[in-house]
Amino acid sequence: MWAGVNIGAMSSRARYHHGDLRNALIGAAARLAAHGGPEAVTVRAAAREVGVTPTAAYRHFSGHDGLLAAAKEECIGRMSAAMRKRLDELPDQADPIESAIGRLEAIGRGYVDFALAEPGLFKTAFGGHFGANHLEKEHDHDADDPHGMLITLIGELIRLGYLDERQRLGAEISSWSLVHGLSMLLIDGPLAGLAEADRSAVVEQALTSFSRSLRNAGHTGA
Amino acid sequence: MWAGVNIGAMSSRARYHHGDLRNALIGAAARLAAHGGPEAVTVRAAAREVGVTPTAAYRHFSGHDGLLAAAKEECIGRMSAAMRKRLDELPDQADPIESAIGRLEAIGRGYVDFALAEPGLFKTAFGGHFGANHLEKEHDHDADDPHGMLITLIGELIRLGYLDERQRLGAEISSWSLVHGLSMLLIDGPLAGLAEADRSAVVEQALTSFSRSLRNAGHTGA
DNA sequence: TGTACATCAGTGAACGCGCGTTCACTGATGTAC
DNA sequence: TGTACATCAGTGAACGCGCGTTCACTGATGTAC
Repeated sequence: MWAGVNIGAMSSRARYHHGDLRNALIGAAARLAAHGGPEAVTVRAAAREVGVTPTAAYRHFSGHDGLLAAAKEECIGRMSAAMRKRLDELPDQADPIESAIGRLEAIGRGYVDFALAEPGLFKTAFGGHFGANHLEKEHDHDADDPHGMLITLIGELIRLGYLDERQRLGAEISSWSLVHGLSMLLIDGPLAGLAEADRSAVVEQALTSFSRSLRNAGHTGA
Repeated sequence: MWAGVNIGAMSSRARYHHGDLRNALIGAAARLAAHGGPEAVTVRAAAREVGVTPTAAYRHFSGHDGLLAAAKEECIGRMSAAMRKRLDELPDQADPIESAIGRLEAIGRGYVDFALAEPGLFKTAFGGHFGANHLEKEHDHDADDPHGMLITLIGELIRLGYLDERQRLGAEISSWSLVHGLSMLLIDGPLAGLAEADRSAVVEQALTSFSRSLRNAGHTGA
C-alpha cells in the first residue's frame, strides 16, 4: 500500500526528509535479524541503525509488531529468492515426474542452505510463530514464498497422477517438517558443530532419502 | 551436586529459611516456561512466583543463564518421562526388528505429542539453542533423554543388522528432523489452527510414512 | 513567478516498565565447648 | 543442657540498561492562489 509512494521516488533519494525511511528501516531490521535473530529486531535499534529517532519509525509502522512483521516478510522474500534461484539453475528434464521430484528436492536444498547461510534471517522468517494458518488459505498461494512453492510442486505431482489427492496434506507436511527440522538441528541444534563437509553430506543424505520415500509413496499409492 | 543436601530433607519442609529453594525455583521456572516459553523464564519472575527476593536466587544459580539451563534440563526430563511412558505402554513384540521399529515410532509419537501438549516446555527444552553438540559425545548417552533414546534404538537396529553402520547418522538426523519439524509446524506453524482430529491424523501419517521409509532403507541397504 | 499556507516526516524529551545484577545487611540454623 | 559463635540463606534498596510508546514541537516539502 506504500508502493505508490515509492515507485516514482526510488531514484531521487532525500525525498522529504529522509526519502525512503520505511524501506530503510526494513533493511536495518533485516540487518539486525541477520545477527541476533528476531529478538534483535527492535524499534529503537532499527532507528539507531538508520540514524533516525525512534519516534520516526511510528510514521511508517504501527509499532514494534508492525516492524517485526515487515522484517519477517522481508526475510521470507529473500529466502524465496534464494530458493527460486535454485529452481532456475536446475537442468531441463524430459520426464515431467522426474522433473517435479527434482524441483522438490531443489527447493528443499534451497530451504536448508538458506537456513545455514543466514540463520538469523531464517529464524526471523520461520523460527517461532509463522503467522497465520497457511494451509487453510491454500488458494491464496501464487507459489511466491517457500510454502507456496512446495504446495505448487506437490500439486503438480498430484496432477501428473504420481501422488493421490489423499496424500496431499501428508506429503506437504512431511516435506516441510523434514527440511525445517533439519535446518533447526543444523543451525543451533546438536549438529551445530558439524564441519561444513559433513553438514552437506547429512543434508544430501536426508533429502535423497526423503525423495526416495516420496517415490515409494507414489508407487504404492497408499 | 545439590542432591546430597536435599535427600534427607525432602520431607521436612522449612529447612533453613525456605527449605528447598533451588527446586522451588526450578519448578517456578518450568511453570513460567509452560506459559510463555523460554523467554518467560526470568530470575525475577521465578523469585516472585516462589515469594522470595530475586537476590535469593543467586544463592542457587549463577544467574539468569544458570536458571534457564536448569529449567531446560527440567523440561527435557519431563519430556523424557512422557516418552518413556509411551515406550513402557507398548505391547510385547516377538520379532526384535519389528519391536525396535515400533519403539522408534512410539518415541516419535511421544516427542510430537509432548510438544503439542506442552508447547512452552517443549520450546524451552528444544526450541532454540539445544545446548552442546550431542552427537559428538554419543557415548555419554545412557538413553535417558529424548536424543539418547533415539540413538539407542537406531543403534539397536544396526546391531540387529537391519540398518548399516553407514546409515546411522542419516537415520538419526532424518528421524529427529521429522519429529522436530513436525512439532514446530503444529505448535505455532502453519498448522497451528488444525483441529485435534486432523492433527493426530497428520502425525500418524507422517510417522508411518517415515517408518516405511526406514523399512525401505533397511531392505535396500544403501 | 511569488507568496501564504497546509501538510506531514521528522525531532527531542520524557514516561513507566521489567530486566539482571550488586551491595551491605539480618536473622535463623547448626555447632563447639 | 546451656551458651557463644560461625555459617549461610535470605532481605531490601539500589544501580544502570534498553525497551515500547507518547507528547508537543519544528521545519522542510508541496500546493493554491
